[in-house]
Amino acid sequence: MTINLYNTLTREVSEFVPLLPGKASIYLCGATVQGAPHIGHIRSGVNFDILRRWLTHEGFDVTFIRNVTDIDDKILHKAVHENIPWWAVAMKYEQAFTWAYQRLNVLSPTYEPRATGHITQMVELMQILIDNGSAYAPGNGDVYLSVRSLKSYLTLSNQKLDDLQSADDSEETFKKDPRDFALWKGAKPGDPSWPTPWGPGRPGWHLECSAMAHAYLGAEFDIHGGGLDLIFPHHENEIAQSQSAGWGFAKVWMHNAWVTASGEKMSKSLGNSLLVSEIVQKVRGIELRWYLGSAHYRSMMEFSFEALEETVVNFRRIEGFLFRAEELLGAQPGSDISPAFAAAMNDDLAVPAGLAEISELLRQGNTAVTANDLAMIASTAAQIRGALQILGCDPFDPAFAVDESSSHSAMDGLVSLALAQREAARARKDFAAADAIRDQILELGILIEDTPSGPRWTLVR
RNA sequence: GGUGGAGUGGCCGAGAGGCGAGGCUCAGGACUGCAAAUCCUGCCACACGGGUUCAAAUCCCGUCUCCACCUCCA
Repeated sequence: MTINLYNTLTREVSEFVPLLPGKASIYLCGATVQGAPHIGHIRSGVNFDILRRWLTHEGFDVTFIRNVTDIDDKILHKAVHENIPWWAVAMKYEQAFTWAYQRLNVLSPTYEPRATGHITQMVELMQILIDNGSAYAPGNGDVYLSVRSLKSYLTLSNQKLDDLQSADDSEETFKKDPRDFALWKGAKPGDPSWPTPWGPGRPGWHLECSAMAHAYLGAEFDIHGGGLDLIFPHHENEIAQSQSAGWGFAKVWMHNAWVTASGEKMSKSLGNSLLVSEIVQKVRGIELRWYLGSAHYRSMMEFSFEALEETVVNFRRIEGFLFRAEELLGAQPGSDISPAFAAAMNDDLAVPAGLAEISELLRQGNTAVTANDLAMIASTAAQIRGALQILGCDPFDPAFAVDESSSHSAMDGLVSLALAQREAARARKDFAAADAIRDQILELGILIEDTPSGPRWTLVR
């Protein structure tokens, strides 16, 4: 079975052919840690986590690099604003991202390099670029890439250099061409800086990704990912830097679309950003992940609490079936991938089509529960669980465990006592008393359901 | 000005020439002491105007609306 992926570079879906058989190297642009993550940031993490899990499932040995850009203008501004050192700002928000990734069961990358830990590699890259004439240091501490000297530029965004709206910063007197971009920024008083042959300074925005991708994945690698808004300028400039250095760089470019609110891209400046930390007050991490992963990664997602609640209902049905299956089977369901789900994932990660398959399996599984067909329950539950594992939403995954096993068993004892009372009332046809017990327990957040194999209870939260 | 994307039923959300996407909600039915859960049935939409075709949500032409990027961005 072949995996087909959309490549922004070619603008078509094509078969994924790794550089090295059986291996997949992925570089994902992670966070610039200048603020707490909103659900748009974490959607990117979830989308590419699904890609990684699928490739891994298909037998690829995946090396997944997701960087942290821990030095940039906004971090420095924030440091002044919050009156703490810039590195404390970076650490604070890096930890906020890590917390959010863990909360949503986004797997840790194979390695998570920080920009400030790779100054040496950046200086080496700049040296190459200056030596071969692609870049220049005008003498003020800055280093620029000369975009007019490139054999090709803007291939990813399909733009023409002269069609770009000109930058309105007329004071850029050190640039040979207004489109040239800074690889390195000379130190200003009070700024953090690192020594270079061209004077002390700090990295420009794009240099770190070229340097770190090269350091961990080599001159050429399989997939480079990130949000749609990184295509220009960030990814164009990464390509410019890396290819000018003679590196082949990424073969496939993948970009996830945004989460929008009222039709507009989520951003701090618009004041419409929804922090992960806020949403997980309302729904569980697994439920937020289910929601964020449910739309195709290349489609814009219009966020609303109504839509979120709606998919949560859907998820709880699925989860409920798996728990039910566990009770009936006496063990957690196994893990399997149905052909239809595999076909969906191989088609450029068509999660919505995969969800339709899960719905079909759920229907079959529930019918099997009614018929007490254990073999059917086992097979459908395994296929549903397998699909959920790819989506990172396996309710049995320890990542989502709330660690309530001891209290849960105590509660089970208490609820059993009440249920015994209710069963006694039902036996003597005292339904008023039986219903009263059920209603009182429901008010405590515990739902009682009568099934052919006796009453069962679940927390409704 | 340049580049790219979107408009689908009450709502979310796929599809990209013919075959029911799916989910949520709602209505009816089965099951149940009543519920809950579950299953079955129904609700048959593709911004607008033309065109191509045996057949168009899907292709072509035109129009409208919205969003994004153009050196801060997931």
